[in-house]
Amino acid sequence: MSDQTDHSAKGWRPHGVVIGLNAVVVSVQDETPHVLVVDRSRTPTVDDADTIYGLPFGPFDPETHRTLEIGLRTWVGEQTSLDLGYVEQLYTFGDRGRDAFGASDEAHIISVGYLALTEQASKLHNPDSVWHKWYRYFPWEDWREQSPNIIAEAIQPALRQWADDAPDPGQKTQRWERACMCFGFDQGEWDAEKVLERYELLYEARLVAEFARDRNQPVTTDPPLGEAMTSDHRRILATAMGRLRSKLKYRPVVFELMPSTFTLLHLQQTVEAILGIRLHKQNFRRLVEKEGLVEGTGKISTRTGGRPAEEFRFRSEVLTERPAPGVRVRTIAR
Amino acid sequence: MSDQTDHSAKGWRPHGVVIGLNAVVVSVQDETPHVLVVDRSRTPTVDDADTIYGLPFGPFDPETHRTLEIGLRTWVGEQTSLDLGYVEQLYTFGDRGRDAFGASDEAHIISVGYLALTEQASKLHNPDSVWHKWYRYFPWEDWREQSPNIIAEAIQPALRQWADDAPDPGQKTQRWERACMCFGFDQGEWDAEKVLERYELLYEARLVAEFARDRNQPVTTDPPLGEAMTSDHRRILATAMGRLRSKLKYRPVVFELMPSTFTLLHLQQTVEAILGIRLHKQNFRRLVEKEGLVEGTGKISTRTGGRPAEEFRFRSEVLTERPAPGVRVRTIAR
DNA sequence: CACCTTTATGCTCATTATGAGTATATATAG
DNA sequence: CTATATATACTCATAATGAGCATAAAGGTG
Repeated sequence: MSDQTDHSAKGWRPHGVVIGLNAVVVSVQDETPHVLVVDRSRTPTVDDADTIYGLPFGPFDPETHRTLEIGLRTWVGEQTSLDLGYVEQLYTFGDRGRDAFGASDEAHIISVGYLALTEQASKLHNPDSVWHKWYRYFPWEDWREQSPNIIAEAIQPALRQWADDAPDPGQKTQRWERACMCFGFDQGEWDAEKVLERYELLYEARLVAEFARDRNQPVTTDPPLGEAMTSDHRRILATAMGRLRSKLKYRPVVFELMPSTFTLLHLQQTVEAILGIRLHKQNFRRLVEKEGLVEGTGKISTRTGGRPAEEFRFRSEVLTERPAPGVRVRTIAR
Repeated sequence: MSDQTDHSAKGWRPHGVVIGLNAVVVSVQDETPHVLVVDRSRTPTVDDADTIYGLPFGPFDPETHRTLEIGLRTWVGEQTSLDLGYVEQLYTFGDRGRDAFGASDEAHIISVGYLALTEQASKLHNPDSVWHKWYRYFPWEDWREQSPNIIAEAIQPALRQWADDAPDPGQKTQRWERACMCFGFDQGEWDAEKVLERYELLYEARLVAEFARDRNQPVTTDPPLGEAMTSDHRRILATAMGRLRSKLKYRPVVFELMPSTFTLLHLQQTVEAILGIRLHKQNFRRLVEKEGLVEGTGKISTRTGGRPAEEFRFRSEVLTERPAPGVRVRTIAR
């Protein structure tokens, strides 16, 4: 098809804007959330240190696809052979690589980010795309075992420093309060959903590699806080993580990540993997049963460990019933 | 600096896509939510029946504005002299006017919708833009007095008919269940947040004028269900209403719509206006006080009516405190 | 086999949160 | 003064939540 359609007749000059579609494709394997990434190294590298990954990314062609979401599903399907089940639009990023491009007059890119959930790790067609644990990019987000070391060892002191470096006293306080709100310092609470707020704080405090890269400056922290991604993809991933963590609680989206039958422990571990926190087992069971989210199949799972558990399935009827609930996991237990 | 982005090298051609920015600007006056609309009649009309309104809409020029949001704030400011406080991105619509334009090969428009909240009705510069009550477009969404007549009189029978018209029995059931979930028929509950679901249902059931207009067919209902808007603007407004109703409950956004001091009744009426339902007064007070959302100023309001009320102000500190709460208004009272 | 480990499941209990009122205070209109 | 509003303070029954205890049912081990 012709790609040079002339639209100038309309009066508006298209400023060479290109619509890109970004997908954050999530699956949970081995109690760990994974995200689909693509090797974006400029040259094939042997050394892993030079490898940099980004999210799958494709153009939106309005000639071919009627809607943005159809376009997304199509090219993700083509490139990875994945059949995306649940797809949700996240955010449209217009300021991508603002300074990253310097004064370049390349085509401006508006990228529409999507969150997609898929069960298990199907085999991937494209050898370029691989599953990575998402905590590789956000090591401070996993509180399942304990408060992540990187927080006490690197993040807290660095943010303390950043606050102290503020020009005036009022700003010092403000900065520190913001750090406390994000990371729960000073007996504050950890709020699992604030993934984006935390990333943006670290970015502003110049603690992530992307900041330095975007303006050609040296990185502040060594070792860097989590692995960088191309462009603003880590920010998009943060948006996706936050959205998913939040959505879990009021919509039954976990089940998009589960096989058709599962034990309650399996379900709980999936939720915990995403939220990055541990939950109280008995109360979790009480909750999902009371909400009518699952029903037993009668079959008993054959597993290792202790007493065999019953297998459950998702009661998809809840979707048509009242205000569809989610796994409203309140505060944690231990 | 080498950009990490590989897009330009990929040989993508911009397909002449134009980015439009849509703003749903909301304010609450006289216990009624209002939205800023613009007269989009093709020709100046004397007859009000021919007038059709749409949301304020402007192009995004990446040359001038660094981010989408800055672009939005700028042209809204220019056109209406309004200073938008709170601004939140809603959704990016890519399938705008799919069939509306027929097989025209006009430039494709991607529109990014924004929700903006502003206090009171400032005077508007542009005479084209006016404030309309938002229930003018969604008369079935206002349950403050009672279940809206239009539901029992027009919507329920029409949806019943639509369900019965389904080709096979399974679909009949499905359609009716969907109608019940949306509108709470058959002793289901009314969920104020499902504004978009309801609009889309009415659209699919061919009950709103936009459906007919989009495919050049006669409208099914007479009188029409609520007033139509240009393009897909009523859908964007529905998205905004749903988002605002939902956000109210977990973020203190109401205060963006309030003057600096207010009585608790005023606050409650604002919340009720947006949610379209009534709340229990004593419990509302208990809630906002317990959450620490407001603090008394000591001043007493001089008003008509009964006993004078204390004036309160928003405790903006809560924003920096723990997981910022909202007006978690649960079910209604009466 | 007795016994320990491990996970599953059932049940209790104290606290809070929520929904719905009752009761009292303090204005204004007649 | 009385009726009528609205404001504000409390009460109370129920439901939801956070934390545990207790028991069941598997496998492994000396």
